[in-house]
Amino acid sequence: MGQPKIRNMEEFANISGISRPTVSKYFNNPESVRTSTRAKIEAALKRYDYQPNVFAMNQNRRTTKNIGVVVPNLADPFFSEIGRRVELACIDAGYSPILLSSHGSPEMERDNLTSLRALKPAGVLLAPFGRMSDVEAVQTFDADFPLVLFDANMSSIGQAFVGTDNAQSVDLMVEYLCRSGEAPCFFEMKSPTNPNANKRRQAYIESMERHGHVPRIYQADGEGWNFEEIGKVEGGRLLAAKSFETKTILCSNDRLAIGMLSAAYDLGLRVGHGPECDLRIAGHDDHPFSKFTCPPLTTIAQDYEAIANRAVRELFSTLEAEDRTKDRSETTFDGRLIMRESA
Amino acid sequence: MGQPKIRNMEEFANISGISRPTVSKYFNNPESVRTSTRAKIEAALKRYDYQPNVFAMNQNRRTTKNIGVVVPNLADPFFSEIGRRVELACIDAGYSPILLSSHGSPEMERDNLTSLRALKPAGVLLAPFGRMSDVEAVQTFDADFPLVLFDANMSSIGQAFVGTDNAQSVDLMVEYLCRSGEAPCFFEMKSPTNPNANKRRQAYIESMERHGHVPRIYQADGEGWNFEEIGKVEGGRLLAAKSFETKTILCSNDRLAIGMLSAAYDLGLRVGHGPECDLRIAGHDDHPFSKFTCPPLTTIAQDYEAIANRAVRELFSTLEAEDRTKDRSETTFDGRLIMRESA
DNA sequence: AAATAAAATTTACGCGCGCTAATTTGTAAT
DNA sequence: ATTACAAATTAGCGCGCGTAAATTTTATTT
Repeated sequence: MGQPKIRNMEEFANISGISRPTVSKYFNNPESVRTSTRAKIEAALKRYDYQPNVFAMNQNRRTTKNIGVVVPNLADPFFSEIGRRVELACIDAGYSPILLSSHGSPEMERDNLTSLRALKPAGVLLAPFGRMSDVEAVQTFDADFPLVLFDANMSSIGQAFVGTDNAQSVDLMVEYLCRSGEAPCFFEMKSPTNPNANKRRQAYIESMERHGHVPRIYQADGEGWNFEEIGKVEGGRLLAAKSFETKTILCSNDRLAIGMLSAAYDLGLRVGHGPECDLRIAGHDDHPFSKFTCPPLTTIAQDYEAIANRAVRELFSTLEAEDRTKDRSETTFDGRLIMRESA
Repeated sequence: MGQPKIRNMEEFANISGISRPTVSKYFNNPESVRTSTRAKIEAALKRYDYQPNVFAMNQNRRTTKNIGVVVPNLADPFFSEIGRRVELACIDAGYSPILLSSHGSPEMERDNLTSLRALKPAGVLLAPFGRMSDVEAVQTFDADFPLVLFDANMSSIGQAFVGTDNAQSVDLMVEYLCRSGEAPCFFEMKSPTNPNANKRRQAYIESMERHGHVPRIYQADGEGWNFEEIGKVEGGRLLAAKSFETKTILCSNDRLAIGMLSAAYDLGLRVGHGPECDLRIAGHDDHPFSKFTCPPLTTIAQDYEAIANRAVRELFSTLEAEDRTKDRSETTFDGRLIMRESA
């Protein structure tokens, strides 16, 4: 690290003995210059700590290396986990991811997309609210930038969708529960903020009918993202009133299940799959904390890693495709059954 | 939204009937132009959707409106929660926050600071790793940009520090536990990644001695950020071996406590403050899920909102201060005792 | 060795806006 | 109406780099 501060690319080009345009080429792709000149530049980089000004870089560039990543709510461990993996996958690919949380609000999702426009992103990975999203805004954005959806689908929007096959995963859980005991009833929110909830309800109904059982659905009142609270309050109310017609409850997601486990504990109900237990509770998502609930939660694991990597790959493949005529693709990964003690 | 796309500020200035420099002034501070011209500009904004190019804006500006926010790990709900609040506070103040997670790695913290340099941030809010941080890098950054630390302190670094008074909060918990039963022993990680852990241990020792008790400390092996896992495995091992000399255990943070609760459940130990219980377990931080553990976790609530707001205010006050001679300030907020069932 | 291709250099322009200084216009007070 | 002052305008440079075309150098092949 030399003393004389390098102020711009021109100065750096001078002290490294290379012309500025070539240095510019180097920074955009080190492979694109001769190895000998590359060595000179990198030798100079060791002695002087210079890095190009991003604002000046991105100003004239047709396409930046920025990748926008928008998730509905980073306070939800599911999204912070999958957001993290997407972020790392982008960095590995040499891009600059910008992770934005919509803080549970579709309006902020719209604002986030607007902010991203200013950054001229090369592409955007969006986990949308779905029907709650400002559909028109997302469509407009889709028209202007390469867009890949993950987690939640929106019909005909984006170059690709990557998520979990709810039909498969819910069927897997229903089948397990039926084989290991009583057929489950289904617990969910009345007005879910996420389109996967609807798919899971539908999958539950179909799976139950296929197995020759009558589907039973219980819906909790409550707005917002405090799923655990809603699960605890509403689930607790139903449990206390003995409203559930079965002793096996499949929750639409782990966060609801965590709340319900807490309610069951308060009521002195023993949750588990043993003969001495009063109740079986299962979830969906393999939430990071589901391993540490009491009892540990039987659930479906979504393949975070696969979803994140595939979403990123789908985006990059559309970036590389010259022709924008690439067909829209939908990829879903299977969920895995995680058998723990709760069901 | 007009059809003819506005390409730059000059075009927009023409169609709005105002000169470009004045339009520029408007975008930098709408209050700084006459109300009549402001009305003209805003009328034009309604008809044509123009927004200035951020890259061109920030290029020549002495100081941008960017605020960097760096937290050690967004996958930890504590940081995602406090990060969220900091983010919103910045937006309210008219700034553009950029929330970066170091994903548990001090190296990435350093990289994040390096990346932020390129964004010429007006200031940065950093929740550092502490001693694990690249201290030299943080110091250098501090010399170049207004910096405020939160959550974890580093001596003489940053314009201000804002956090929780661990001495007060731990003493509060120790006193509660002593008054309501047996004096607690202390459970923590052997090599904590966060400097608050050390302060809490010290506070525990002092508090116990002040109350006339012998401090007993148990340290769990294990690296990384899987605190629940470590709490479960190591805590479970100690519980099974009956190594704890008391039946009241104060955990260094909620995530360890959550793991230990899970271990206690597995071992069939009844956790709680009733006479029929085998064990009392308490935590620290009021982790978002501590309300839903079984039993719900007695803990210390940090004042997220106050810490976030104060940190942002401290930063903005140094931004406004012309003279950089402002003294370094340290602000700590008291923790609140949250009495739930676990202790 | 000459011929050919590939890479680097030179030259030159442009991106969109910040910022300044000098000038003119508009507004409010005397 | 005159004065005083704030605000807007005009004009123009500069930021740091991307990019293109034309030219020269270097490496590879015949």
